[in-house]
Amino acid sequence: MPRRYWLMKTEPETYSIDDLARDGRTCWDGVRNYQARNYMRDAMNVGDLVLIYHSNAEPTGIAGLARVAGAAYPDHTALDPKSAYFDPKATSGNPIWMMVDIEFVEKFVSPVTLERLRKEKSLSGMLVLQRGQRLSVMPVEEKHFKLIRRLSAGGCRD
DNA sequence: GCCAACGTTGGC
DNA sequence: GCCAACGTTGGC
Repeated sequence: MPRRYWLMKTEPETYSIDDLARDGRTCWDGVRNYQARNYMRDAMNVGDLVLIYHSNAEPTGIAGLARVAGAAYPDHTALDPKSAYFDPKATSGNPIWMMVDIEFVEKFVSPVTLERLRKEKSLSGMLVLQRGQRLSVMPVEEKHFKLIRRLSAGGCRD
């Protein structure tokens, strides 16, 4: 199975790359979008690498790197009436929502900001840069992933 | 805080 | 199945 690459959004006020660095590993709960769920459930594999994207942040952009550590399983927060992620349609027999576990790999020395991503012509096809894009879990092409890693290591353009 | 863009819901 | 209303996302 070839390794795949992903981008997952989070609001750092809710859960940041620093939180992931502290925890080491976490369950990526609270995804409530079918397409995002389907990516996690059907296409994500243990070992895939994940760009951690900070939205509604200063700065907005890619803050670091994680790795898929556990394949998709039911997101129990959908069953918990006290959870912000509660979904009354979910049942233990049909939990509807799934999550994966991810583990910390690295925090970028300096985040690759949205502004920086937009300046890079070769990244213009990235899903996250498309107008109106709201998916919180999305695939990333290998060539885009590799360029972003280089940008994170000091901003080399070539 | 604004608001454009989007996904979901529900009446019909 | 259409589509208007609504709630959410997320950059700015």
